[in-house]
Amino acid sequence: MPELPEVETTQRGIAPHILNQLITKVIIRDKRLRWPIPDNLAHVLIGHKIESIQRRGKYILLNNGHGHVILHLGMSGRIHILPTQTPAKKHDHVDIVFNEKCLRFTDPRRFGCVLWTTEDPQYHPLLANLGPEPLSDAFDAGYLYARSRKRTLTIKSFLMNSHIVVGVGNIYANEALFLAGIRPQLAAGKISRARYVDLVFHIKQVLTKAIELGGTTLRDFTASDGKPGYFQQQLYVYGRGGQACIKCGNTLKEIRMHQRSTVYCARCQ
DNA sequence: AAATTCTCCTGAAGGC
DNA sequence: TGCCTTCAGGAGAATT
Repeated sequence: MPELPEVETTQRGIAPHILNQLITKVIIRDKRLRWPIPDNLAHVLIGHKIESIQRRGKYILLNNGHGHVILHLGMSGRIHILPTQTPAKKHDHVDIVFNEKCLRFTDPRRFGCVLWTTEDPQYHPLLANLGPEPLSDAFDAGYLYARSRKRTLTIKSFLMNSHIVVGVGNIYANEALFLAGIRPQLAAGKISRARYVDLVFHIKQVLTKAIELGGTTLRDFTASDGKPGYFQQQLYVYGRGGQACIKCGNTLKEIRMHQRSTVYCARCQ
């Protein structure tokens, strides 16, 4: 389940393989993703080079000089860089083929997307209303404090709302709230500015560490068998319900909040 | 406007 | 061995 650090690692991993490479072919095996893959994708890509690659939230943007491919990995999406002619397996939905290599998009659950836009991608409907990047200066305690006033929803839902801040998925919301000592079910609007200072610090720290770890454990994106870009991070609470709290030894509670697994320490948070 | 619920999908894991 | 159920969840759409 790719979160922002995995997407960042994926972007960094594939960039050297595809930048300035000429697109010679596009193969769409199954267009049924979150939204259908546009029929004209091959037509708009072939014959152009990938000039730049960026990340915005959990979206990866490929610019070929005429427009942008908007990629999202959804729940189970993966990108591999493979030699051309590599036989496709089940769930290998799209190939963007270059002279010697091929970018392959694989997604068993098909929650991801592969779209195309000729407008400035920041104005695309999917990106236009996204919140700030969590690692940018725009994301600070004052911002969260202001946006949260009078909001009664839980702090966890608030953090996971991509219109508030991008890239904080379920795993890192759990982790950051634990590190900041804040109960997930607290109303966002009732949290003090001082506690938001703490929370922002931990969100940035946990994401930064994960990205660093992703960099050091980066697998070979050209391998078809590995798990490129994905890595195990030390998780304090996520997936540890019923086990001992690392800070105090108390048994971690696991509950469902908005259909999402939520783990916390009732003593520390 | 805000908050909640529904929905897409398939592989993994657990129960019997 | 195999069939069944449940769970995992990003985020837009629908609904209250």
